[in-house]
This record gives sequence, structure tokens and C-alpha cells, in this order.
Amino acid sequence: MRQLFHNTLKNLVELSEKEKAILEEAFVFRQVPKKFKLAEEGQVAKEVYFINKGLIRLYYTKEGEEITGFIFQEGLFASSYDSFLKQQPSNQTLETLEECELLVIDKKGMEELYQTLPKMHIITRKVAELRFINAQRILSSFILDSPEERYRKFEEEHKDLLLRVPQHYIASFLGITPVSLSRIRKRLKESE
Amino acid sequence: MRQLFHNTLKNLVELSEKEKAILEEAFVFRQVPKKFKLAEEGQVAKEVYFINKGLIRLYYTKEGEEITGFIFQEGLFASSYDSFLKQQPSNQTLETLEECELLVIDKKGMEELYQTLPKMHIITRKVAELRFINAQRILSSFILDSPEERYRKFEEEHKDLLLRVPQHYIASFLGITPVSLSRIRKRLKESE
DNA sequence: TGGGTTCATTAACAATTGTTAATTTATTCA
DNA sequence: TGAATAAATTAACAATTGTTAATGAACCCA
Repeated sequence: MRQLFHNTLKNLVELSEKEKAILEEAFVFRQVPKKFKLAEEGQVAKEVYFINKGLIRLYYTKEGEEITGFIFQEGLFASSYDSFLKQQPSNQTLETLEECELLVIDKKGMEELYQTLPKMHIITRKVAELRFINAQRILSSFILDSPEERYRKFEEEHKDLLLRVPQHYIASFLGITPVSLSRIRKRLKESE
Repeated sequence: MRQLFHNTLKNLVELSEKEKAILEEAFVFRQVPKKFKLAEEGQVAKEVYFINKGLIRLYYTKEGEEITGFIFQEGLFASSYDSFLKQQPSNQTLETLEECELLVIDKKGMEELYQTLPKMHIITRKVAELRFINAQRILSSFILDSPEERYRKFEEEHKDLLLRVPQHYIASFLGITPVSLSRIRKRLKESE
């Protein structure tokens, strides 16, 4: 049940059985339906979610439109980090794209963990480092690649997501309109 | 001399005099001239640089062209993080834009710090968190804003950099060509 | 200081994207 | 299942950006 959780942590830091147990207890299992909002724009994010199963979409709202900023999948810690860390209102919304199995911890639980499990600093440090490296990778693609190249790379690296996620969410994640993405796909098909 | 360094750290974590001294010793002062390469593409990044004075440009190379990915200024820890953390060859180059006063630590020094100063985990965790939040902010601007809006925001938030950094570096940082940035500036002037 | 280099602007044209709207194709759930 | 809704494609035109090249301005530094 919590195997993915433990494997993920094992890759970050070595843990004794006792430490494992502490973590086990701190994160609470929760199942949520599809299209469920876990965090909302304008509110303070109170929790972090480890995804055991399912997908979570992070999006911004601009002029009434939803612009997808990221798609979290299994094995990731999803959250509106900015808001969670600073405990300030968020400009992001988190919504499930599928029914999800989550392991949840709230701000208070996190603070307690830092006390009872000093290694938690290492875990969150490494998670933050990985997230930063990933964000930088995506960012570099925006300045180095054309939308077409960006889509090609996305296709290669996330074949699975193409099948699980509506195309227009992917379009806005790539920084383009659904219409433009459709044209790009057509161009790529024709040039094969 | 090291006031900016200590102030920056003070904002991240509380430190005793002894802990301060340990940090003081771990980071070595180094002055480097303008246009000096601190890390190069294809090589493993060995150091992290706290900028006491000066500017450092991070850039990628694509088809012989340099594309600016970030500009580090005073008070920031600059590095080719990805490469430094994984100790793998980097796809980024770090080059000073001005003569710089730096406080430098290498990989070994960092590992030792984690041992002698457990709070170092908290410091790097918070630095990573801040860097991630910043990367996410920039990233969101790529999917939410037009190049023109992106430039307007950059202008507002980094008036100082506009004066210190050649315009074409800023252009590639914004994901556009120098020609396009020049046109945007003209448009904005005319619409005043 | 002055000659050379780099940088910023402008122009003209091609290519791409955005926008709006209509049509077709999938998906949802009562 | 079948009607209603949402999503993807296509088309046409406007707006923006990329590209290449020429010119003028700014800046090194020997």
C-alpha cells in the first residue's frame, strides 16, 4: 500500500525502522474523487500530498481562463508550495484529474516532523532540490526551444500523460493555445 | 565585509556565534574579474558562489548561440545546481558580468559542513525552496504572459539590472530575440 | 583617444502563433 | 444507451515573432 511512498523516500535518505514508523504515522491516507479541489486560489495551502495513485493538475487563473502550470503524477509531492511555505494566499489551484490515493500531511504535522525527525530537513531539502532542477529544466525549454520542439520533447518524456490528460491542458502547460497545439500535431504527422 | 552574507543567512536560520564562525571558515573569499568563467558547459560544477558584489550570468549554448537562463545578483547563491548536486557534466556556463566579490565553497567543503553544522541542511533546504519558488514564478510568466508583458514586469522588478546588463542578454532570458525586444521597447514607448 | 568591436535599432519578408468561429469527434452521466 | 457537454480539429485573418541584413550608437582597451 505505502510501497511507493517508502521507495521514494529510500531514494532520498536512509531511514531506520523507527524513523519509517514516524513518517508512516505523520502522513495520513486519503482517497479523493476526480475533479476534486485540494487547494484553491486565494486561500492558504494547508497540506502537502504524496501521490500514491492518480494525477493532480496545478493551474493559474487569468482572465477567467485556467492555465495549467504543472501536472503531478505518482511518486511526487504535490502542493501549492509557495503558499504552503509562506502561509500566504495562493495564486494556484490544485485539482485532481483522476480519482487519487494520497498521503497527506498538514503544516502543523510538518512542523512536528521537523522536531521529531531531524532527517525531515534532508528529505524536504532534497525534494526542493529536485523540484528546482525540474523547474529549471522546463524553464530552459521555454528559452531554448520553439513550441514545436517543446511538444516533441514532452511527447517523448511523457507518453503516458498524453493518454491520461486532455490535450488542452498540455497546450497551456507548453505555453500555447489548444488551436496551436493541434496545428503542431498536424505538422508533425505530415512530416513523418 | 561579510555583512551581506550574514544578513542573508540570518533570514534563513538562527545561528550561534560558534555556528557563524564555522560558516565563516567554510566559505572562502575570492575576487574574480569581469567575463570570468566560474563553471563551464561539459564540466562538473565544483563550487557554489555567494555573491557579495557583482553579477553572474548563467547561460546555455544552442547552435553556437548563448542563451541567458538567469542573472544572479548580490545576496544570492549562484551555481550550476543540477551539475553541482549530481556531480554530472553541466549544460550551463556561469560567467561574471562584472568584477565580483564571492564567497566560495566546494563540494567537499559542503559535505563537511553538513557534518559539522547540521543546520546546514536547513539553510540549503530554504535556499532550494526559495530558488524553486522563484523558478516557478518565472515559469508561470512564460505560460501566463506575452513577451511584452514579461518585459514590462521585468522592467518593474529589475530596473537596476536594465542598467547593468546588456539588452540582448535580457532578451534571451525573456525567451525572445534582441530584435523582438527592441520592437517591444519601441511599442511601449509610443503607447505612453 | 581613436579604431575596432560589440550592441541596439530599423526595415522587409517569412513563418508562426493568437483569435474567433464553425464543424467534427469524444466523453460524460442521467 | 443517447442526449448533452466537452474537447479537438480546421479555416481565415490579424498580430506578433523570427530571420537576415543594413545602419547608427555605444563601448572597450591597447
